[in-house]
Amino acid sequence: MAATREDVERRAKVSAATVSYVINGGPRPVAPETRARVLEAIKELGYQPNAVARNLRMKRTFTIGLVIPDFRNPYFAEVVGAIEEAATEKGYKVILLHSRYDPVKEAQFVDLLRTERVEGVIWIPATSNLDSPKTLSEYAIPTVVYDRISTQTDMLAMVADNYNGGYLATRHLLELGHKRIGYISRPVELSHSQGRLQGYKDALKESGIEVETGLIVKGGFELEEGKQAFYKLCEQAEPPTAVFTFNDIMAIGVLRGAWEKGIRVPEEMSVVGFDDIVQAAYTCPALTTIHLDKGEMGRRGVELLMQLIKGEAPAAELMKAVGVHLVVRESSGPVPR
Amino acid sequence: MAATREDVERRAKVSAATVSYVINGGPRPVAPETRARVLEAIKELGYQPNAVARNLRMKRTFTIGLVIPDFRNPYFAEVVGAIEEAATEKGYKVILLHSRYDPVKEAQFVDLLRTERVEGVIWIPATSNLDSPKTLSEYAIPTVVYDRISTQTDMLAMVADNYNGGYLATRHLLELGHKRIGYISRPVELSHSQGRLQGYKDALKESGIEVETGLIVKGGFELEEGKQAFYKLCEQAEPPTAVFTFNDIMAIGVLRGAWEKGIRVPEEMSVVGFDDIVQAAYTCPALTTIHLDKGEMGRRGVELLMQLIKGEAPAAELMKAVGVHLVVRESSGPVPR
DNA sequence: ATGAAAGCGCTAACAG
DNA sequence: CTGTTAGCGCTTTCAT
Repeated sequence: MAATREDVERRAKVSAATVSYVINGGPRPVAPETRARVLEAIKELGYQPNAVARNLRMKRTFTIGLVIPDFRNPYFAEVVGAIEEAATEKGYKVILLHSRYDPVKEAQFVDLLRTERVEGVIWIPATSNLDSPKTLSEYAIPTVVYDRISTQTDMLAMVADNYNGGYLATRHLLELGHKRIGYISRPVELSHSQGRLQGYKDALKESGIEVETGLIVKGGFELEEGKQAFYKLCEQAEPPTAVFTFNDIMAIGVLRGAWEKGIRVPEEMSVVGFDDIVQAAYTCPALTTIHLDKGEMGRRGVELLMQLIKGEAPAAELMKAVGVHLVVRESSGPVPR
Repeated sequence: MAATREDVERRAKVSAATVSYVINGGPRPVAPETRARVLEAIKELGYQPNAVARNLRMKRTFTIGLVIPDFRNPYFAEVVGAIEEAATEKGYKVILLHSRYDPVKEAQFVDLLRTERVEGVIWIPATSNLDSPKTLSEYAIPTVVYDRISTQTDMLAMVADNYNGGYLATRHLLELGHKRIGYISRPVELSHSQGRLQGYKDALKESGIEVETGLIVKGGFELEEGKQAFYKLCEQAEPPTAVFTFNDIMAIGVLRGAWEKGIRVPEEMSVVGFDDIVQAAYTCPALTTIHLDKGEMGRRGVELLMQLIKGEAPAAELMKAVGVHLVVRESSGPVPR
């Protein structure tokens, strides 16, 4: 077994308290000479304090939980990275749990997180059902719901400025001179996609353009569904000259659909989409994309959680919707097959 | 504070041992009627055992560490997902650490993982420098190095069958009738890219085609570098008719370069690449791609680690190179810009 | 400036 | 079948 504090104690011929004071730099002072002896012993023994014992004694774990539907989605992967980084900076570890969009697993996480005595949790729900994070917070574990909240809830939540993203995307298309702009929506609306839709609608209204329900169609999560949604838009008496999609897979679907119809993008049609899932911006220069600033989201989420853990009232500006960028790509020619 | 075992004890009017036996289903039997009383008390109190105390007592943590260069890379994100899933199934939690390719951070992780008393670690090194994982394993923490090992090392390592991937890719191109096949390599070779290169060479030799050093050029990690590498290949007296790249970013770079030169892919030229970084297969149907089976890799890695933790000799077949697939995409027309 | 000792919440050996 | 008790390795109060 690894060396314990007692080994250090004996080797340096000091008491338990002294070792502790040296390691933790307090709360009481230690004579320089004694400190040197202790440090020496620690080094010789290759001693590392046992965090489990320390956690038990201090009744703290310095750990937060992070619940996420699926790492494989680059959107979430980026979020994980940002949160992990921010948490580490503040001296917290992260226990990672992924639900794979399974509410049953989510329910199990509640017990797990309680048992582990995590100090707080950032939870990206699998669906709009917030029962599990809610249960957790009822057990007095500070919990922040991230981004995909259902519209009505009394839970504390971080939200990206999806509304502004939708607005920016639509403004961009309007400025290019488009009057008929189609929107491909999420199959089942969550708050974030509703925000995007609302931004779209408001930008249109602001320009004095009426929102036509015929120009808003439901998409899905597969390329093919994006293509079909685009075809549906084309069935309009007067088809759109531009399309805005709630994510990048749909946008690529539109690109494919346009190609098959012989419509050239971006010369004859403009496409803008949120670049959430497959980093389409990287491979499809024809696309203009909207990016959420996951780094900022993550940092703010952790900041917010820390405040809750400390029992402080959450600062209002932390909860404000944040971080959205429109990236207009230079058209660099079609990617050949 | 949360209820403790003592609260349960009092409420159910039983001893500490009995509560423990009920919770853990042993090691001694409990009378059904007593058990019911305990369960009742647990429920009423909303009691969840404290894992910290349990871990201290049992001198176990049921936790493994996972060190990874960067989640944002979908390759790693998939690996994380697979490992997390496999570990959870076996009752382990995962502490996630990402180095962001920083060896200094990696060195810090050694202390952290020791302090946390993780039972084992799966480590994907940032560079070919294995000092940190090695140090860790010298401290008697079972450590498995994942995929990107330097060629000579005495550390236990999981490896994907990169060699076979390189071989498959090249065979595929040979079977399409190509004789002059270029290879764009990693800027600095690691074992996995060396394996890919060797597979390429052997496939050529097997077909009686000489390996030309002029057809092997160094790439980078950016599209532009892929394009430049392709241009370099084209400077050959007799340019290649097909290109194999060590990752998908390079492959896309080649597609761009070909497009700018007016070469149509795949009609006039074939491109095959490992689909590691940006899921190019999703957006570039012109590409034929090689996929590592990260799910299998992850599962085997965890399996191997569990054996080490139990002190068993690692089963040979767990360490065998695994999981590589060639995916030949149906050409579905160029993706419009 | 340092030592002694209590106790965090749990498991499991020991003793009925 | 159940109760009592000794720690696991640490932090920190109370002494000195």
